This record gives sequence, C-alpha cells and structure tokens, in this order.
Amino acid sequence: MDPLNTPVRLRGHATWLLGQASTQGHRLIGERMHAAGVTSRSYYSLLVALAESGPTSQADLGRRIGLDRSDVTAVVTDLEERGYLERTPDPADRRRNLVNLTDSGAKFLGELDKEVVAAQATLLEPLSPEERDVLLGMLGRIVEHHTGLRVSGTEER
Amino acid sequence: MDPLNTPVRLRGHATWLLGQASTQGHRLIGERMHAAGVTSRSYYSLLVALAESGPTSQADLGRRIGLDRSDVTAVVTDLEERGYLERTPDPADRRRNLVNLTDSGAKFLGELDKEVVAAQATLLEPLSPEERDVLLGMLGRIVEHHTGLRVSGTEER
DNA sequence: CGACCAACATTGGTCGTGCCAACAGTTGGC
DNA sequence: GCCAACTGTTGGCACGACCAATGTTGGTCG
Repeated sequence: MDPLNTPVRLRGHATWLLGQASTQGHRLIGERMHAAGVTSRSYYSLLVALAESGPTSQADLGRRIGLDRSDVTAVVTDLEERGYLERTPDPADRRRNLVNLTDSGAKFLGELDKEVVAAQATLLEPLSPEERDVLLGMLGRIVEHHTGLRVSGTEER
Repeated sequence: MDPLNTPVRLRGHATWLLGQASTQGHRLIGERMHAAGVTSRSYYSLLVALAESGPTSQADLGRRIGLDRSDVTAVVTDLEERGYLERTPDPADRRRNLVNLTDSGAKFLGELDKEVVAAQATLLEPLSPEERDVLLGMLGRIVEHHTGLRVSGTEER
C-alpha cells in the first residue's frame, strides 16, 4: 500500500478512517497475542467473558462475544487442551457444557490482558488522555446507537 | 450476538469499539452497495482512485487503495465487462494496462458515491456536526501516526 | 402421558477477503 | 547484452464469519 497517494475522497470518509484505525488496532493486538501464544482475538474475548460471568454454557459465551456456536466449540476445545478451562456437563441441564476457568487459565488471561491494554496505549499514542476519553465516548455512542448496546455511562456514579 | 451482555472489559477497549464501529459502517455501506449492484467495497475504492488520477496502471491503482495486484485484476475485469472502464495497453510501457474510466463508469461512480455519503451520515447519526469533525480529526491522526499517511490538515490553510 | 417445539454442542461445509507464489513478458540501468 | 525490477495474470492458502444438519435434552401443551 502506498498511503501517501490514497484518494482524497476515501480518506475523508468516516467508514474508511474507522476501517483503517480498526485494522491498525487489530494488527497491534495480533502481534502481541501471537507473541503470547494465541493466534485469534476470539480466544481473548472468550476468556474475558468467562472470567466475568463465571461458569456458563458455550452458547451463552458465544452470544455475549458475538461468536458463532460452532466457532465457540473450536476455541473451547483448544483452550481446554491447553488446560486453561474445563468442560463439565451441567447437572441441572444435560444439554449444556459448563465451561470453567482454571487457575492457569486465569493467569493466562492476565498475561493476555496486559498485552491488550498495552496495545490500546500504542494505538492511541497520538492522542492526549482527554482526547482518548472523548474518542471512546463518541465511539461508544455510535456503537450503542447501532447495536442497542449500553457502552458508556455505566462506570461512574 | 447479545450486545447487552457483552463483557465490560471488552467494551472499554478502543480496539473493540473501533472494530464494532467499523463493522457497523461496513454493514451500512455493504447494504447500500449491494442495492446498487456491487458486492465488494473494493469496487468503489478502485473507481474513486481511477477518477482522481485519470488513466493509470493496475499496479498503481492497487497500491493507492491497498489492494493486491491479483485482486485488482479481478475487479478491473469485472468492471470492464460491465462497461464501466476500459483496458488499453500503454504504448509507452508495454507491460502496463492503461485503465480508463468510461462515461457510464463515471455515472455509476456518482451513484455509488451518493450511497456511500449517505451511509456516513447514518453511521454518525448520534453525533453533532462539531463532534463528527472532532472524531474524523482524531481518527485521522491515529491513522496518520501508524501508517505515515497524511490525512488531515491538507485541505485548509 | 405423548407430541411437539426450542435450545444445546458438534461436525462439516460455504463464502468473502487478504495475502503469497509462480509465471511470462517487458523495461531500464549497469 | 545482462540482470534486476516491474507488470498483469492465474492459482492457491488461511482466516473469519456464517449456515445447515444431526443427535440429544428441556419445556410446554393437548
């Protein structure tokens, strides 16, 4: 790519800028994740969701992070083989697998988390702390508006 | 996806918000493009680049919009079959194809442009005009910082 | 109680996009 | 005149998103 000659009309569109910025962010995260031994971002999302909710079914995990059930199966299988989580049949509902985060899984998530947070800082480097807040706020409103998700305003007060 | 239960830790990350916002933007554009008879965003990018530069080689087009030479070939072939552009061998350099935008191609680009601009407005709906400028400015700085592209500050002065 | 529909986990497949490798033809510099 | 670099083209791989079918279990309604 030759960024210096990108068409002016493209550079001015919000969708193009968002796509570029998103790509850069995913690139930064991808590099750090790969160094930590993980190839896909889904792994991190799934572990985060699991840590936040406690033991849950795979379907629930998938719904919360926007991952298809079939893909959840693959990720869970891989993470289970690494010893980061366990599958146990739910005694209350034998259709479900109760997915459980192990100690080493929690530790691994901690490492990934450090990488992810560091990637955020690198991505937002050219912005001041105040600007970063403004940016996150506006992005949150956009996402909220188009998905129904409540992103901002939940932390404080 | 169940956006209401997305893990809090994910929702706060800039990369996640950017990814979601970018996805929404691409979805909006995709819908409108599909209605206009085009399946991929590359078509629009390529036509824009071509309109801005005048007749050029395929390699040049690809470099400017970040598309691989092989993929450029496919898009150009398709657009040529639709009559939106023409391939003519460059007499000055027989390796190259001079790609030329036809009248109907320019007209088609005009239609696509309307859709794309409308999609921007829909995406940024929850933001005031001033906020949109701020957002585009910050995104531009991020992209510029990580790619070397000069996005902002070129129009005015 | 039995019949029916919905949800679960799993397997297997499709599709779009980005990217790389190889190729033959061509150019320009040394 | 030679060799490195470039061009367009074909073919392929990888990855993510997505969908369909299957066997199993849960809940509901007659």
